[in-house]
Amino acid sequence: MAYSKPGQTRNRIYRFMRQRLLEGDPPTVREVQQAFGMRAVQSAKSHLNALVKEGLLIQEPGRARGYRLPVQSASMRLAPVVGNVSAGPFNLAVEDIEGYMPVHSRLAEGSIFALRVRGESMQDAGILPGDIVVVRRQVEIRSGDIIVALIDDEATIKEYYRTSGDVELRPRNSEYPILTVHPEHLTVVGKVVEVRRFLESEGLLKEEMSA
Amino acid sequence: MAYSKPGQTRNRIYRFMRQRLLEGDPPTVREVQQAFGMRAVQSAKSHLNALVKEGLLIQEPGRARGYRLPVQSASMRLAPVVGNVSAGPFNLAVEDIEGYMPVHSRLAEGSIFALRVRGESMQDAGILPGDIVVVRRQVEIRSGDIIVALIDDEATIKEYYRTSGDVELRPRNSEYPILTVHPEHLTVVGKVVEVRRFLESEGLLKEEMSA
DNA sequence: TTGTATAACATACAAATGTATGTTATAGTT
DNA sequence: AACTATAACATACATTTGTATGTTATACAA
Repeated sequence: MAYSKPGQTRNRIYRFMRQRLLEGDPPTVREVQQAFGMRAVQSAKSHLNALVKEGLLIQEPGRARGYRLPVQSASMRLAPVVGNVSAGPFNLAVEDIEGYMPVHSRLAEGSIFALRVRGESMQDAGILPGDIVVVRRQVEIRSGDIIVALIDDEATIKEYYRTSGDVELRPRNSEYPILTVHPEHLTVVGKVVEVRRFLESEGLLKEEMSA
Repeated sequence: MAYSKPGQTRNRIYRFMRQRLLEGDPPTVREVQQAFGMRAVQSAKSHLNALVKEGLLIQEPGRARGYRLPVQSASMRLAPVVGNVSAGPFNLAVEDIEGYMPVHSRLAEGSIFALRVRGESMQDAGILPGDIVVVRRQVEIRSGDIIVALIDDEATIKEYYRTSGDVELRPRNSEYPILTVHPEHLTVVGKVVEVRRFLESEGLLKEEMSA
């Protein structure tokens, strides 16, 4: 391979790696070598070593195809979309998964999932039936947050308000009543961090789960 | 490992594979083996062979971590997010790009971008100020579609209705008037195919453009 | 009970892959 | 021209990983 200006090939290799890793197809060292027409494995390997040293890549040594993007660079992640939250707070029924949806990875730090909205109780907050809310679990809840709670084994979306001793779950629709519950009787699944609505392509999220 | 009912372990392995592959971290046969506590590599291998035979997985033989999901529907793409559509229909000002947002690739076929919503004219359709709408351009518009149109060099979101000879742009807010325009004087930028709202993490879309 | 398909095991080997060492060539600088 | 850091090469080897063969155990149905 022709000798390039210092840093130039390295930059191209970085973009190559980024592309492949975002596609979910981590390359081997030799695949990098061939992609750039190098005649020695070590040519690719040293560039990869350097990229790891610069912090642009993460490596699990010894592992085949062991290069990864550092968390910030991995701009997106796939969150499972579920129709309902049936079980307890720590074991979301994996069987209910309708599909997967890309979300920002920074938003997806920690456990995250997406839930299809039922009912019109939050319509004044612009959350309509059929919408999909992205929910982050194990997060601190404050008054005014829109949360997903488990009431009678059914997932409900409401605005959370802490009063003295009790918790108020307020709908955003004057047709619906405000619920007052004791904190011990309330299972907060997580906080709504994003709302999405698809206006066409009905079955977009339906990846066949079959089997 | 204890003997399970036929198909049961296979199903669990499929979900395991799916999870790992969507995370962009394809496992080795031995990783599957260990994840299920099997004492022989071949136990995992035969299940994987079967899954390939059933068409639930795709394999590139001989390749390390060579299993893939057959439908590439899970693939995603990054759409540019702009604050406003300033120029004509064919040259969206690239300079206005605030960041990038992951969208489904099937949804992103053709030219696509995302626009930050201003004004409350569509609030009854659950589209609020600050929301982000994903817009597909060069697409057929039908009555009832929510579109982005250019009026006085300003992007506006309205419901599109074709009447005899004219076009009505209807807001979804009784405080706003219905606009009636001649088709020749109307620049339809595209059709809104998705609505998103971020409830926290303000500067979420700012991904470094670099390299 | 018997038979059969499937599940799981044990072992071995070939191929893919990661990694180390030493050498040569080029770019950039002085 | 000389020097230095980097790029690229050649080769070798250890480890990981894929794959094949044969055997034993269990689930399920007739």
